[in-house]
Amino acid sequence: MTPASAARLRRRLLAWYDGNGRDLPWRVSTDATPDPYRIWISEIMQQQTTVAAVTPYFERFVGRWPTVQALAAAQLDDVLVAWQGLGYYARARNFHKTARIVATERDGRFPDTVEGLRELPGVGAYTAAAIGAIAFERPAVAIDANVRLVLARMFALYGPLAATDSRLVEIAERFAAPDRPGDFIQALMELGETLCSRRAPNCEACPWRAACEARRLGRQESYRERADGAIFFRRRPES
DNA sequence: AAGCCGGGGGG
DNA sequence: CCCCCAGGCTT
Repeated sequence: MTPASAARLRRRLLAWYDGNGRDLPWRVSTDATPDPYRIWISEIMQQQTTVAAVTPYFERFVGRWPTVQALAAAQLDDVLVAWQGLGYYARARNFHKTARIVATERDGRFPDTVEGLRELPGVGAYTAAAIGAIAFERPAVAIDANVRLVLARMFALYGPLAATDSRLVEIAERFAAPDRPGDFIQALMELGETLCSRRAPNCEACPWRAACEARRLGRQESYRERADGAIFFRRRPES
């Protein structure tokens, strides 16, 4: 993929997102400045958790603790109770720990680089890239299960997951650009969630269909990741 | 590299 | 009813 074609795909995806992006509570219009605190909360909550499940918790948390200082001042037990039902309670502990670190050691400011964010408890490679891009416009591409699937299809990546992962990072880096990185990663995830689904992708509505290798190969119907780590596409069933 | 952690929604 | 998810941490 040449830089020019990567740029073209970027623009096409962003245009699609501008017209089709959902109005989620933690999203802001392009002319407003995102609040890193709200972005951080939304990304931690969305780890392995669906948007539908997260939304009411997000509203409740930012209503009760509007700032990172307020959250840092809360008792851990109160945070754990408020977290009840979201699962993965280690997230809640790291969440509270990070609030205290940011409030007391960083004067309430989140790190504004991907590397800095990565140091926070509960913030791994994905979340650091996502917050960096969305809250601070860092040209990072966060790779989650959704993005992994979209890119695996786009470039027809086969073989062991460990091998394809390095390929994914390489491909993702070619898409990294200073032009709206936060919108770009959200658009990529939204594409995976709404169109490029595992079982029944809606290729007709996809802004990337013309360049999609899996579609060209007729293997867009489904995608599986085997227990042994191999990724393969299953051919469209003959009807 | 593998196991573990929760819960809900979609197929 | 099974599968899988806007992952990260520990071993």
